[in-house]
Amino acid sequence: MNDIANKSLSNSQRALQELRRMIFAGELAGGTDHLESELAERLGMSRTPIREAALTLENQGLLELRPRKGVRILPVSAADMREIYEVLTALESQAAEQAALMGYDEEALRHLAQAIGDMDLAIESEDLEAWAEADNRFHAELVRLGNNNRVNAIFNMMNDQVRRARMTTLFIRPVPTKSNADHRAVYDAIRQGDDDTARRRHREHRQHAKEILIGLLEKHRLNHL
Amino acid sequence: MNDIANKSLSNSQRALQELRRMIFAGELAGGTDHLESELAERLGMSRTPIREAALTLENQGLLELRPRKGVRILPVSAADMREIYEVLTALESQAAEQAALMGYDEEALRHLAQAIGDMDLAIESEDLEAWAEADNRFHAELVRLGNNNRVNAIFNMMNDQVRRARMTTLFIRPVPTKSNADHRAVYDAIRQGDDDTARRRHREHRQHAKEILIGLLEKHRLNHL
DNA sequence: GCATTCATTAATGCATACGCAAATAAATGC
DNA sequence: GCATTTATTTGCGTATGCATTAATGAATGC
Repeated sequence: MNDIANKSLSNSQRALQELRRMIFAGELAGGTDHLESELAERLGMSRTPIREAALTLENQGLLELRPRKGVRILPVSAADMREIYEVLTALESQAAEQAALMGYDEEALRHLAQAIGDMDLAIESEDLEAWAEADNRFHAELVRLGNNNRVNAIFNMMNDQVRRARMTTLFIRPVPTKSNADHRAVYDAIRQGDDDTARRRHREHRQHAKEILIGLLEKHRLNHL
Repeated sequence: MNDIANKSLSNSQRALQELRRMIFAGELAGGTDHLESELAERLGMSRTPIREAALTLENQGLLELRPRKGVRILPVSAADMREIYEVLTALESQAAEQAALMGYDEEALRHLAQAIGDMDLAIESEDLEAWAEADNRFHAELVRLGNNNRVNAIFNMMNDQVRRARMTTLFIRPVPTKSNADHRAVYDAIRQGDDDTARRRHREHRQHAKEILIGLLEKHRLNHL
Protein backbone atom coordinates (compact mmCIF):
# COMPACT_ATOMS: atom_id res chain seq x y z
CA MET A 1 0.00 0.00 0.00
CA ASN A 2 2.68 2.50 0.98
CA ASP A 3 6.45 2.46 1.27
CA ILE A 4 6.57 3.06 4.98
CA ALA A 5 4.50 -0.01 5.71
CA ASN A 6 6.70 -2.04 3.39
CA LYS A 7 9.83 -1.06 5.27
CA SER A 8 8.83 -3.21 8.20
CA LEU A 9 8.03 -6.24 6.10
CA SER A 10 10.52 -8.95 5.34
CA ASN A 11 11.59 -9.47 1.76
CA SER A 12 9.63 -12.71 1.60
CA GLN A 13 6.49 -10.88 2.58
CA ARG A 14 7.12 -8.08 0.15
CA ALA A 15 7.75 -10.64 -2.57
CA LEU A 16 4.49 -12.34 -1.69
CA GLN A 17 2.37 -9.23 -1.87
CA GLU A 18 4.18 -7.90 -4.91
CA LEU A 19 3.80 -11.13 -6.86
CA ARG A 20 0.14 -11.26 -5.90
CA ARG A 21 -0.32 -7.73 -7.06
CA MET A 22 1.45 -8.40 -10.33
CA ILE A 23 -0.69 -11.43 -10.98
CA PHE A 24 -3.93 -9.61 -10.25
CA ALA A 25 -2.83 -6.60 -12.25
CA GLY A 26 -2.10 -8.86 -15.19
CA GLU A 27 1.58 -7.90 -15.22
CA LEU A 28 2.17 -11.62 -14.86
CA ALA A 29 -0.45 -13.01 -17.17
CA GLY A 30 -2.05 -16.39 -16.79
CA GLY A 31 -0.18 -19.07 -18.69
CA THR A 32 3.14 -17.26 -18.81
CA ASP A 33 6.43 -18.57 -17.40
CA HIS A 34 8.93 -16.60 -15.37
CA LEU A 35 12.32 -17.58 -14.06
CA GLU A 36 13.01 -17.21 -10.38
CA SER A 37 16.11 -15.17 -11.14
CA GLU A 38 14.16 -12.88 -13.43
CA LEU A 39 11.56 -12.19 -10.74
CA ALA A 40 14.30 -11.75 -8.18
CA GLU A 41 15.98 -9.07 -10.25
CA ARG A 42 12.65 -7.43 -10.96
CA LEU A 43 11.86 -7.11 -7.26
CA GLY A 44 15.42 -6.24 -6.32
CA MET A 45 16.14 -9.16 -4.04
CA SER A 46 17.77 -12.58 -4.19
CA ARG A 47 16.09 -15.80 -5.24
CA THR A 48 15.58 -17.01 -1.70
CA PRO A 49 12.63 -14.81 -0.69
CA ILE A 50 11.20 -15.18 -4.19
CA ARG A 51 11.20 -18.93 -3.82
CA GLU A 52 9.51 -18.74 -0.45
CA ALA A 53 6.80 -16.48 -1.81
CA ALA A 54 6.37 -18.68 -4.88
CA LEU A 55 6.02 -21.73 -2.65
CA THR A 56 3.20 -20.05 -0.80
CA LEU A 57 1.49 -18.93 -3.97
CA GLU A 58 1.80 -22.43 -5.32
CA ASN A 59 0.00 -23.74 -2.26
CA GLN A 60 -2.68 -21.16 -2.85
CA GLY A 61 -3.14 -22.26 -6.40
CA LEU A 62 -2.07 -19.09 -8.15
CA LEU A 63 1.02 -20.50 -9.80
CA GLU A 64 3.01 -23.63 -10.29
CA LEU A 65 6.72 -24.27 -9.84
CA ARG A 66 7.98 -26.23 -12.80
CA PRO A 67 11.63 -27.17 -12.54
CA ARG A 68 13.67 -25.59 -15.35
CA LYS A 69 10.66 -23.90 -16.86
CA GLY A 70 10.21 -21.26 -14.21
CA VAL A 71 7.10 -20.42 -12.28
CA ARG A 72 4.00 -20.73 -14.40
CA ILE A 73 1.16 -18.36 -13.64
CA LEU A 74 -1.88 -20.59 -13.65
CA PRO A 75 -4.63 -19.55 -16.00
CA VAL A 76 -8.15 -19.72 -14.64
CA SER A 77 -10.38 -21.71 -16.94
CA ALA A 78 -14.15 -21.94 -17.02
CA ALA A 79 -13.79 -25.35 -15.39
CA ASP A 80 -11.75 -23.75 -12.61
CA MET A 81 -14.42 -21.14 -12.08
CA ARG A 82 -17.01 -23.85 -11.73
CA GLU A 83 -14.91 -25.53 -9.06
CA ILE A 84 -14.29 -22.30 -7.25
CA TYR A 85 -17.95 -21.31 -7.26
CA GLU A 86 -18.93 -24.69 -5.91
CA VAL A 87 -16.52 -24.26 -3.02
CA LEU A 88 -17.74 -20.74 -2.38
CA THR A 89 -21.36 -21.84 -2.52
CA ALA A 90 -20.78 -24.60 0.00
CA LEU A 91 -18.71 -22.53 2.41
CA GLU A 92 -20.70 -19.30 2.29
CA SER A 93 -23.93 -21.18 2.82
CA GLN A 94 -22.37 -22.77 5.85
CA ALA A 95 -21.32 -19.32 7.03
CA ALA A 96 -24.83 -17.95 6.51
CA GLU A 97 -26.28 -20.78 8.54
CA GLN A 98 -23.80 -20.32 11.34
CA ALA A 99 -24.30 -16.55 11.33
CA ALA A 100 -28.02 -17.07 11.80
CA LEU A 101 -27.31 -19.30 14.77
CA MET A 102 -25.08 -16.71 16.42
CA GLY A 103 -27.98 -14.44 17.35
CA TYR A 104 -26.39 -11.23 16.09
CA ASP A 105 -28.21 -7.99 16.83
CA GLU A 106 -28.75 -5.21 14.34
CA GLU A 107 -25.54 -3.49 15.33
CA ALA A 108 -23.47 -6.61 14.65
CA LEU A 109 -24.99 -6.85 11.20
CA ARG A 110 -24.33 -3.20 10.39
CA HIS A 111 -21.64 -3.84 7.78
CA LEU A 112 -23.85 -6.36 6.05
CA ALA A 113 -26.72 -3.87 5.83
CA GLN A 114 -24.31 -1.19 4.71
CA ALA A 115 -23.07 -3.34 1.84
CA ILE A 116 -26.61 -4.03 0.70
CA GLY A 117 -27.39 -0.32 0.78
CA ASP A 118 -24.24 0.45 -1.18
CA MET A 119 -25.22 -2.03 -3.84
CA ASP A 120 -28.58 -0.33 -4.23
CA LEU A 121 -26.85 2.99 -4.73
CA ALA A 122 -24.36 1.50 -7.17
CA ILE A 123 -27.12 -0.04 -9.25
CA GLU A 124 -29.00 3.26 -9.37
CA SER A 125 -25.96 5.11 -10.59
CA GLU A 126 -24.98 2.17 -12.78
CA ASP A 127 -21.52 2.04 -11.26
CA LEU A 128 -20.45 -1.53 -11.90
CA GLU A 129 -17.15 -1.27 -10.10
CA ALA A 130 -18.75 0.16 -6.98
CA TRP A 131 -21.33 -2.60 -7.14
CA ALA A 132 -18.69 -5.31 -7.42
CA GLU A 133 -16.81 -3.82 -4.51
CA ALA A 134 -19.90 -3.72 -2.30
CA ASP A 135 -20.97 -7.18 -3.39
CA ASN A 136 -17.60 -8.54 -2.44
CA ARG A 137 -17.81 -6.70 0.86
CA PHE A 138 -21.17 -8.34 1.54
CA HIS A 139 -19.85 -11.82 0.91
CA ALA A 140 -16.67 -11.27 2.90
CA GLU A 141 -18.63 -9.88 5.84
CA LEU A 142 -21.05 -12.77 5.70
CA VAL A 143 -18.18 -15.22 5.89
CA ARG A 144 -16.66 -13.28 8.75
CA LEU A 145 -19.94 -13.47 10.65
CA GLY A 146 -19.89 -17.22 10.10
CA ASN A 147 -17.23 -17.30 12.78
CA ASN A 148 -14.98 -19.97 11.32
CA ASN A 149 -11.36 -19.08 10.66
CA ARG A 150 -10.84 -21.93 8.26
CA VAL A 151 -13.85 -21.04 6.18
CA ASN A 152 -12.58 -17.50 6.19
CA ALA A 153 -9.12 -18.48 5.01
CA ILE A 154 -10.40 -20.68 2.21
CA PHE A 155 -12.88 -18.03 1.16
CA ASN A 156 -10.10 -15.51 0.81
CA MET A 157 -8.02 -17.87 -1.30
CA MET A 158 -10.86 -18.68 -3.65
CA ASN A 159 -11.98 -15.10 -3.77
CA ASP A 160 -8.56 -14.09 -4.98
CA GLN A 161 -9.01 -16.23 -8.02
CA VAL A 162 -12.51 -14.97 -8.64
CA ARG A 163 -11.18 -11.43 -8.59
CA ARG A 164 -8.95 -12.25 -11.53
CA ALA A 165 -11.94 -13.38 -13.55
CA ARG A 166 -14.16 -10.56 -12.38
CA MET A 167 -12.03 -7.96 -14.09
CA THR A 168 -13.05 -9.49 -17.35
CA THR A 169 -16.57 -10.65 -16.68
CA LEU A 170 -17.82 -7.59 -14.90
CA PHE A 171 -18.30 -5.65 -18.08
CA ILE A 172 -19.93 -8.32 -20.13
CA ARG A 173 -22.42 -9.29 -17.51
CA PRO A 174 -25.95 -7.96 -17.13
CA VAL A 175 -26.54 -5.42 -14.39
CA PRO A 176 -27.35 -7.55 -11.37
CA THR A 177 -30.47 -5.71 -10.30
CA LYS A 178 -32.13 -8.80 -8.91
CA SER A 179 -29.36 -10.11 -6.72
CA ASN A 180 -29.92 -7.62 -3.94
CA ALA A 181 -33.27 -9.23 -3.21
CA ASP A 182 -31.31 -12.37 -2.37
CA HIS A 183 -28.94 -10.44 -0.18
CA ARG A 184 -31.82 -8.92 1.74
CA ALA A 185 -33.49 -12.29 2.21
CA VAL A 186 -30.27 -13.74 3.60
CA TYR A 187 -29.85 -10.74 5.85
CA ASP A 188 -33.39 -11.08 7.20
CA ALA A 189 -33.00 -14.77 7.83
CA ILE A 190 -29.80 -14.19 9.78
CA ARG A 191 -31.40 -11.39 11.74
CA GLN A 192 -34.28 -13.66 12.68
CA GLY A 193 -32.06 -16.58 13.53
CA ASP A 194 -33.55 -18.73 10.81
CA ASP A 195 -30.49 -20.80 9.98
CA ASP A 196 -32.22 -23.09 7.53
CA THR A 197 -33.55 -20.27 5.39
CA ALA A 198 -30.27 -18.39 5.57
CA ARG A 199 -28.35 -21.35 4.29
CA ARG A 200 -30.80 -22.34 1.60
CA ARG A 201 -31.37 -18.83 0.34
CA HIS A 202 -27.71 -18.05 0.12
CA ARG A 203 -27.04 -21.32 -1.58
CA GLU A 204 -29.58 -20.54 -4.28
CA HIS A 205 -28.10 -17.09 -4.66
CA ARG A 206 -24.62 -18.40 -5.23
CA GLN A 207 -25.74 -21.20 -7.48
CA HIS A 208 -27.56 -18.71 -9.64
CA ALA A 209 -24.50 -16.49 -9.82
CA LYS A 210 -22.42 -19.48 -10.83
CA GLU A 211 -24.74 -20.40 -13.66
CA ILE A 212 -24.75 -16.85 -15.00
CA LEU A 213 -20.98 -16.64 -14.87
CA ILE A 214 -20.32 -20.01 -16.43
CA GLY A 215 -22.86 -19.20 -19.11
CA LEU A 216 -21.07 -15.96 -19.88
CA LEU A 217 -17.68 -17.58 -20.01
CA GLU A 218 -18.87 -20.26 -22.39
CA LYS A 219 -20.81 -17.86 -24.56
CA HIS A 220 -17.82 -15.60 -24.97
CA ARG A 221 -15.44 -18.53 -25.30
CA LEU A 222 -13.42 -17.24 -22.36
CA ASN A 223 -11.72 -20.47 -21.53
CA HIS A 224 -8.78 -19.04 -19.71
CA LEU A 225 -8.42 -15.75 -17.93
CA MET B 1 7.25 -45.98 2.21
CA ASN B 2 10.50 -47.45 0.90
CA ASP B 3 14.05 -46.27 0.46
CA ILE B 4 14.13 -46.64 -3.26
CA ALA B 5 11.17 -44.33 -3.74
CA ASN B 6 12.77 -41.80 -1.42
CA LYS B 7 15.94 -41.74 -3.45
CA SER B 8 14.19 -40.04 -6.27
CA LEU B 9 12.57 -37.39 -4.12
CA SER B 10 14.12 -34.01 -3.52
CA ASN B 11 15.20 -33.13 -0.01
CA SER B 12 12.33 -30.64 0.27
CA GLN B 13 9.85 -33.35 -0.53
CA ARG B 14 11.44 -35.77 1.85
CA ALA B 15 11.42 -33.10 4.54
CA LEU B 16 7.75 -32.48 3.85
CA GLN B 17 6.69 -36.08 4.11
CA GLU B 18 8.98 -36.77 7.05
CA LEU B 19 7.73 -33.79 9.04
CA ARG B 20 4.15 -34.77 8.30
CA ARG B 21 4.83 -38.27 9.46
CA MET B 22 6.51 -37.06 12.63
CA ILE B 23 3.59 -34.81 13.43
CA PHE B 24 1.01 -37.52 12.86
CA ALA B 25 3.06 -40.05 14.77
CA GLY B 26 3.26 -37.66 17.69
CA GLU B 27 7.04 -37.45 17.51
CA LEU B 28 6.48 -33.74 17.13
CA ALA B 29 3.69 -33.17 19.61
CA GLY B 30 1.14 -30.41 19.35
CA GLY B 31 2.22 -27.29 21.18
CA THR B 32 5.93 -28.05 21.08
CA ASP B 33 8.58 -25.84 19.51
CA HIS B 34 11.44 -26.98 17.32
CA LEU B 35 14.30 -25.03 15.86
CA GLU B 36 14.86 -25.18 12.14
CA SER B 37 18.46 -26.16 12.69
CA GLU B 38 17.44 -28.95 15.06
CA LEU B 39 15.02 -30.40 12.50
CA ALA B 40 17.62 -30.01 9.78
CA GLU B 41 20.13 -32.02 11.73
CA ARG B 42 17.52 -34.62 12.62
CA LEU B 43 16.65 -35.17 8.97
CA GLY B 44 20.22 -34.94 7.83
CA MET B 45 19.91 -31.96 5.53
CA SER B 46 20.44 -28.22 5.60
CA ARG B 47 17.94 -25.62 6.77
CA THR B 48 16.87 -24.68 3.27
CA PRO B 49 14.68 -27.67 2.42
CA ILE B 50 13.41 -27.72 6.01
CA ARG B 51 12.27 -24.14 5.67
CA GLU B 52 10.53 -24.89 2.38
CA ALA B 53 8.70 -27.84 3.89
CA ALA B 54 7.80 -25.84 6.98
CA LEU B 55 6.42 -23.05 4.80
CA THR B 56 4.13 -25.52 3.10
CA LEU B 57 3.03 -27.07 6.37
CA GLU B 58 2.33 -23.62 7.72
CA ASN B 59 0.06 -22.94 4.78
CA GLN B 60 -1.68 -26.20 5.49
CA GLY B 61 -2.26 -25.25 9.07
CA LEU B 62 -0.18 -27.94 10.73
CA LEU B 63 2.41 -25.66 12.21
CA GLU B 64 3.41 -22.07 12.61
CA LEU B 65 6.73 -20.35 11.97
CA ARG B 66 7.49 -18.08 14.86
CA PRO B 67 10.71 -16.14 14.45
CA ARG B 68 13.26 -17.04 17.14
CA LYS B 69 10.94 -19.50 18.81
CA GLY B 70 11.16 -22.18 16.20
CA VAL B 71 8.37 -23.89 14.37
CA ARG B 72 5.45 -24.50 16.65
CA ILE B 73 3.39 -27.62 16.03
CA LEU B 74 -0.16 -26.37 16.23
CA PRO B 75 -2.33 -28.15 18.73
CA VAL B 76 -5.82 -29.03 17.58
CA SER B 77 -8.39 -27.75 20.02
CA ALA B 78 -12.06 -28.65 20.33
CA ALA B 79 -12.82 -25.30 18.71
CA ASP B 80 -10.56 -26.25 15.80
CA MET B 81 -12.36 -29.53 15.41
CA ARG B 82 -15.66 -27.70 15.23
CA GLU B 83 -14.30 -25.50 12.46
CA ILE B 84 -12.86 -28.44 10.59
CA TYR B 85 -16.03 -30.46 10.80
CA GLU B 86 -18.06 -27.53 9.54
CA VAL B 87 -15.81 -27.26 6.51
CA LEU B 88 -15.95 -30.99 5.90
CA THR B 89 -19.73 -30.99 6.27
CA ALA B 90 -20.13 -28.21 3.74
CA LEU B 91 -17.69 -29.61 1.21
CA GLU B 92 -18.60 -33.27 1.40
CA SER B 93 -22.28 -32.44 1.07
CA GLN B 94 -21.43 -30.48 -2.03
CA ALA B 95 -19.46 -33.47 -3.30
CA ALA B 96 -22.38 -35.82 -2.59
CA GLU B 97 -24.71 -33.55 -4.52
CA GLN B 98 -22.36 -33.30 -7.44
CA ALA B 99 -21.71 -37.04 -7.43
CA ALA B 100 -25.45 -37.65 -7.70
CA LEU B 101 -25.59 -35.32 -10.69
CA MET B 102 -22.80 -37.15 -12.47
CA GLY B 103 -24.94 -40.20 -13.23
CA TYR B 104 -22.40 -42.79 -12.12
CA ASP B 105 -23.21 -46.43 -12.78
CA GLU B 106 -22.75 -49.20 -10.28
CA GLU B 107 -19.23 -49.92 -11.45
CA ALA B 108 -18.14 -46.33 -10.87
CA LEU B 109 -19.48 -46.51 -7.32
CA ARG B 110 -17.74 -49.79 -6.59
CA HIS B 111 -15.20 -48.37 -4.13
CA LEU B 112 -17.96 -46.61 -2.27
CA ALA B 113 -19.95 -49.83 -1.90
CA GLN B 114 -16.79 -51.66 -0.93
CA ALA B 115 -16.08 -49.22 1.86
CA ILE B 116 -19.60 -49.60 3.21
CA GLY B 117 -19.23 -53.38 3.15
CA ASP B 118 -15.89 -53.16 4.93
CA MET B 119 -17.43 -51.04 7.66
CA ASP B 120 -20.10 -53.68 8.22
CA LEU B 121 -17.44 -56.31 8.60
CA ALA B 122 -15.38 -54.15 10.92
CA ILE B 123 -18.36 -53.48 13.15
CA GLU B 124 -19.16 -57.18 13.36
CA SER B 125 -15.64 -58.04 14.40
CA GLU B 126 -15.46 -54.90 16.55
CA ASP B 127 -12.28 -53.79 14.85
CA LEU B 128 -12.31 -50.04 15.43
CA GLU B 129 -9.16 -49.34 13.45
CA ALA B 130 -10.43 -51.18 10.42
CA TRP B 131 -13.71 -49.32 10.73
CA ALA B 132 -11.97 -45.95 10.89
CA GLU B 133 -9.91 -46.86 7.86
CA ALA B 134 -12.95 -47.87 5.82
CA ASP B 135 -14.93 -44.86 7.00
CA ASN B 136 -12.17 -42.60 5.88
CA ARG B 137 -12.01 -44.43 2.59
CA PHE B 138 -15.74 -43.88 2.09
CA HIS B 139 -15.49 -40.15 2.68
CA ALA B 140 -12.39 -39.77 0.52
CA GLU B 141 -14.02 -41.69 -2.31
CA LEU B 142 -17.18 -39.65 -2.03
CA VAL B 143 -15.18 -36.46 -2.36
CA ARG B 144 -13.32 -37.88 -5.32
CA LEU B 145 -16.60 -38.69 -7.02
CA GLY B 146 -17.64 -35.08 -6.44
CA ASN B 147 -15.27 -34.26 -9.27
CA ASN B 148 -13.85 -31.03 -7.94
CA ASN B 149 -10.08 -30.79 -7.48
CA ARG B 150 -10.31 -27.89 -5.10
CA VAL B 151 -12.80 -29.62 -2.86
CA ASN B 152 -10.54 -32.62 -2.96
CA ALA B 153 -7.47 -30.65 -1.97
CA ILE B 154 -9.18 -28.89 0.91
CA PHE B 155 -10.71 -32.15 2.08
CA ASN B 156 -7.29 -33.74 2.25
CA MET B 157 -5.89 -30.85 4.24
CA MET B 158 -8.71 -30.89 6.77
CA ASN B 159 -8.70 -34.64 6.92
CA ASP B 160 -5.06 -34.60 7.94
CA GLN B 161 -5.95 -32.65 11.02
CA VAL B 162 -8.89 -34.89 11.82
CA ARG B 163 -6.58 -37.89 11.65
CA ARG B 164 -4.53 -36.44 14.49
CA ALA B 165 -7.62 -36.19 16.66
CA ARG B 166 -8.96 -39.56 15.61
CA MET B 167 -6.04 -41.40 17.17
CA THR B 168 -7.28 -40.21 20.52
CA THR B 169 -11.02 -40.16 20.06
CA LEU B 170 -11.42 -43.47 18.34
CA PHE B 171 -11.12 -45.43 21.54
CA ILE B 172 -13.37 -43.35 23.70
CA ARG B 173 -16.18 -43.18 21.23
CA PRO B 174 -19.17 -45.51 21.05
CA VAL B 175 -19.14 -48.12 18.31
CA PRO B 176 -20.69 -46.35 15.33
CA THR B 177 -23.19 -49.04 14.44
CA LYS B 178 -25.75 -46.58 13.17
CA SER B 179 -23.62 -44.53 10.83
CA ASN B 180 -23.56 -47.09 8.07
CA ALA B 181 -27.28 -46.57 7.54
CA ASP B 182 -26.40 -42.98 6.61
CA HIS B 183 -23.68 -44.16 4.27
CA ARG B 184 -26.07 -46.47 2.51
CA ALA B 185 -28.68 -43.76 2.16
CA VAL B 186 -26.13 -41.44 0.60
CA TYR B 187 -24.95 -44.19 -1.70
CA ASP B 188 -28.52 -44.92 -2.84
CA ALA B 189 -29.27 -41.27 -3.46
CA ILE B 190 -26.16 -40.90 -5.59
CA ARG B 191 -26.97 -44.08 -7.47
CA GLN B 192 -30.45 -42.76 -8.22
CA GLY B 193 -29.25 -39.33 -9.19
CA ASP B 194 -31.16 -37.69 -6.37
CA ASP B 195 -28.81 -34.79 -5.71
CA ASP B 196 -31.00 -33.10 -3.13
CA THR B 197 -31.30 -36.17 -0.95
CA ALA B 198 -27.64 -37.01 -1.32
CA ARG B 199 -26.61 -33.59 -0.13
CA ARG B 200 -29.11 -33.36 2.70
CA ARG B 201 -28.53 -36.87 3.96
CA HIS B 202 -24.79 -36.52 3.96
CA ARG B 203 -25.04 -33.18 5.66
CA GLU B 204 -27.07 -34.66 8.48
CA HIS B 205 -24.62 -37.52 8.75
CA ARG B 206 -21.66 -35.24 9.14
CA GLN B 207 -23.44 -32.88 11.47
CA HIS B 208 -24.30 -35.77 13.71
CA ALA B 209 -20.71 -36.98 13.69
CA LYS B 210 -19.58 -33.50 14.61
CA GLU B 211 -21.91 -33.30 17.59
CA ILE B 212 -20.76 -36.66 18.89
CA LEU B 213 -17.12 -35.75 18.53
CA ILE B 214 -17.40 -32.31 20.10
CA GLY B 215 -19.43 -33.82 22.90
CA LEU B 216 -16.72 -36.36 23.55
CA LEU B 217 -13.96 -33.81 23.50
CA GLU B 218 -15.75 -31.59 25.96
CA LYS B 219 -16.75 -34.43 28.23
CA HIS B 220 -13.19 -35.69 28.43
CA ARG B 221 -11.77 -32.20 28.65
CA LEU B 222 -9.66 -32.88 25.58
CA ASN B 223 -9.03 -29.30 24.68
CA HIS B 224 -5.90 -29.80 22.71
CA LEU B 225 -4.68 -32.84 20.88
C1' DG C 1 17.62 -36.58 -44.61
C1' DC C 2 16.57 -38.46 -40.24
C1' DA C 3 17.53 -40.39 -35.92
C1' DT C 4 20.55 -40.94 -32.16
C1' DT C 5 24.21 -39.74 -29.24
C1' DC C 6 27.06 -36.47 -27.16
C1' DA C 7 28.36 -31.85 -25.59
C1' DT C 8 26.86 -27.50 -23.89
C1' DT C 9 24.05 -24.47 -21.54
C1' DA C 10 21.28 -22.96 -18.02
C1' DA C 11 18.05 -23.07 -14.02
C1' DT C 12 17.16 -25.25 -10.11
C1' DG C 13 17.85 -27.43 -5.40
C1' DC C 14 20.56 -27.11 -1.77
C1' DA C 15 24.50 -26.05 1.32
C1' DT C 16 26.81 -22.51 3.38
C1' DA C 17 27.91 -18.01 5.29
C1' DC C 18 26.80 -13.82 7.42
C1' DG C 19 24.44 -9.62 9.34
C1' DC C 20 20.74 -8.31 12.08
C1' DA C 21 17.47 -8.30 15.51
C1' DA C 22 15.47 -10.49 19.40
C1' DA C 23 16.07 -12.84 23.57
C1' DT C 24 18.82 -13.76 27.42
C1' DA C 25 22.39 -12.90 30.69
C1' DA C 26 25.39 -9.76 33.02
C1' DA C 27 26.45 -5.54 35.00
C1' DT C 28 25.65 -1.24 36.75
C1' DG C 29 23.13 2.34 39.30
C1' DC C 30 20.11 3.44 42.81
C1' DG D 1 17.36 -6.03 46.35
C1' DC D 2 15.26 -4.19 42.32
C1' DA D 3 15.22 -1.79 38.03
C1' DT D 4 17.54 -0.38 34.05
C1' DT D 5 21.07 -0.53 30.92
C1' DT D 6 24.61 -2.96 28.44
C1' DA D 7 26.83 -7.07 26.64
C1' DT D 8 26.35 -11.62 24.65
C1' DT D 9 24.30 -15.17 22.56
C1' DT D 10 21.41 -17.27 19.33
C1' DG D 11 18.24 -18.12 15.50
C1' DC D 12 16.46 -16.32 11.46
C1' DG D 13 16.29 -13.97 6.90
C1' DT D 14 18.73 -13.56 3.00
C1' DA D 15 22.60 -13.60 -0.25
C1' DT D 16 25.77 -16.39 -2.66
C1' DG D 17 28.03 -20.26 -4.81
C1' DC D 18 28.07 -24.75 -6.52
C1' DA D 19 26.65 -29.42 -7.99
C1' DT D 20 22.98 -31.61 -10.32
C1' DT D 21 20.11 -32.41 -14.01
C1' DA D 22 17.00 -31.21 -17.61
C1' DA D 23 16.73 -28.89 -22.01
C1' DT D 24 18.93 -27.38 -26.19
C1' DG D 25 21.86 -27.68 -29.99
C1' DA D 26 25.76 -29.95 -32.44
C1' DA D 27 27.73 -33.83 -34.38
C1' DT D 28 27.94 -38.34 -35.93
C1' DG D 29 26.20 -42.65 -37.99
C1' DC D 30 23.07 -44.75 -40.97
